[in-house]
Amino acid sequence: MTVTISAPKSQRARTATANSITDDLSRAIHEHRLAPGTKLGENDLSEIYGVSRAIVRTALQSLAHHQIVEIQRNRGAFVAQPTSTEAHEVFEARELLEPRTAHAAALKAQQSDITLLTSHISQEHAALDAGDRGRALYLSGQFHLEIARIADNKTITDMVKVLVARSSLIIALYWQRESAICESKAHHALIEAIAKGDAGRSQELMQSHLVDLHSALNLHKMPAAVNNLKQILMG
Amino acid sequence: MTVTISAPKSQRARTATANSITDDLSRAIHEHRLAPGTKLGENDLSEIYGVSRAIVRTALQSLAHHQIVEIQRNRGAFVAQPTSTEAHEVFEARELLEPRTAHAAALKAQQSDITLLTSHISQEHAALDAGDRGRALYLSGQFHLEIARIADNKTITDMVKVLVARSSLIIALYWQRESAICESKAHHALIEAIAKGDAGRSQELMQSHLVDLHSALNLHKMPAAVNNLKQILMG
DNA sequence: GTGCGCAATATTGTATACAATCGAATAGAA
DNA sequence: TTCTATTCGATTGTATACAATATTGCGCAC
Repeated sequence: MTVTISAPKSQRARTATANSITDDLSRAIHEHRLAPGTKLGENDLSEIYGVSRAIVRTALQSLAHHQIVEIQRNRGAFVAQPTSTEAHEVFEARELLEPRTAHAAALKAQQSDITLLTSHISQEHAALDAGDRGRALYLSGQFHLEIARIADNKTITDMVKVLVARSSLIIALYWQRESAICESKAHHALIEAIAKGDAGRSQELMQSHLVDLHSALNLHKMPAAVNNLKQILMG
Repeated sequence: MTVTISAPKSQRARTATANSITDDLSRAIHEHRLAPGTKLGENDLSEIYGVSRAIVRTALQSLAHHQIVEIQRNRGAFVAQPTSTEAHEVFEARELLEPRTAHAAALKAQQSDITLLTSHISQEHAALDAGDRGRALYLSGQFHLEIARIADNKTITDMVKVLVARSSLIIALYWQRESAICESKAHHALIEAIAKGDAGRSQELMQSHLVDLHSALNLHKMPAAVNNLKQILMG
């Protein structure tokens, strides 16, 4: 569901729908191609995607509800810039949801799920080797999301999706650690525990992993530079 | 913030904004004046509130993101009808979030917070005595929300808000217990624990309260009758 | 009488035009 | 020079017109 390559391409060639624009922008923000604070002008976007402003507006509203875009009345839409307190809040919330979710996932995981998780990680490594840091980060977030999916609670999965998306912005603003390798190690350990069906250990690993991420944030914020849209999105 | 009476009235008399319509519909759904499955036609709503369909559409989208309205493409918007599995999911999520949140609230609560919670309950009782069951239910949900506010984590508060809203629909569909009195008793006990700053007990009470609510649901669903809008909303 | 198909109606999806608001640049005065 | 006021440009907010789609009702055949 998240690995199709050709589908979005043809989608973009034909007519963009509100959902496809939402997904496209969401992906761009996830992968740090759109920095926090970047203005998302309605005219620019409607030109880029070849649709009317009405469509763009619904897409922007959707992103605003997902909290990765902030809409200021009469001013427009901007890629969100979570404050440091919001950053803390997001990780506190994740620490409430995801450990128990990993617990459930360990109990429900099928062999196919394990395969999927493993392939996910290898994709992540491939992206890192290719120097595509943004994509590696995106995949790393999707790994957490995939665990929520395995736990088979759509309500919680939706909440995790929002939290992971915001985490991507938070990492863009406050991350201070260089290597993402250590993180991938934690993911490996998680897969093992889930594959064994060891629910307790899965929960603990997820908990400590999140605490680790949380503590790797630097609270001293620096506003990011604003970039131009067309260059980034059209390429 | 939630108890003003005059403000919404004048708001409605002047020009309705997307937010005011969202709030108004949200309230109506909370109070069970709009039953699950009710169609929310764009033309009807734009007539009722005296604005263009564009405004109505953004309001409906907002409600859809809050999961209390379902938008079906080319078919329109309907008050959501959570399935029984969704009902379980919602309460599972609440059981992950709210007990720890009550814990935090007990540690952070000021005297003014306790006063607010208490007045909240008395309002709830007043509504019950007045026979306004819908409003009592709404206030009961707001009580949970207020605790999340006291815990002072906006991210979690937002999530609880969505869950409480969906719970209102779930109760409309699956509730089988007659009296809401027993519930109010649980709320009283919670206030006491929070007032004492007893975090552990607050957490336990919230947990058992949620389990109690969860277990009071009847899983055998019956689709609700669809009612007319204008009569309900305009009066 | 029942089932199917087609046409008419109503509703939603999309695009465009106009109004309102904000921000920047400019001009003027202290 | 610097601060302020004002005007102009650009962008968003709102309403309306048109297109696409779904639903309803009727008529016809079986």
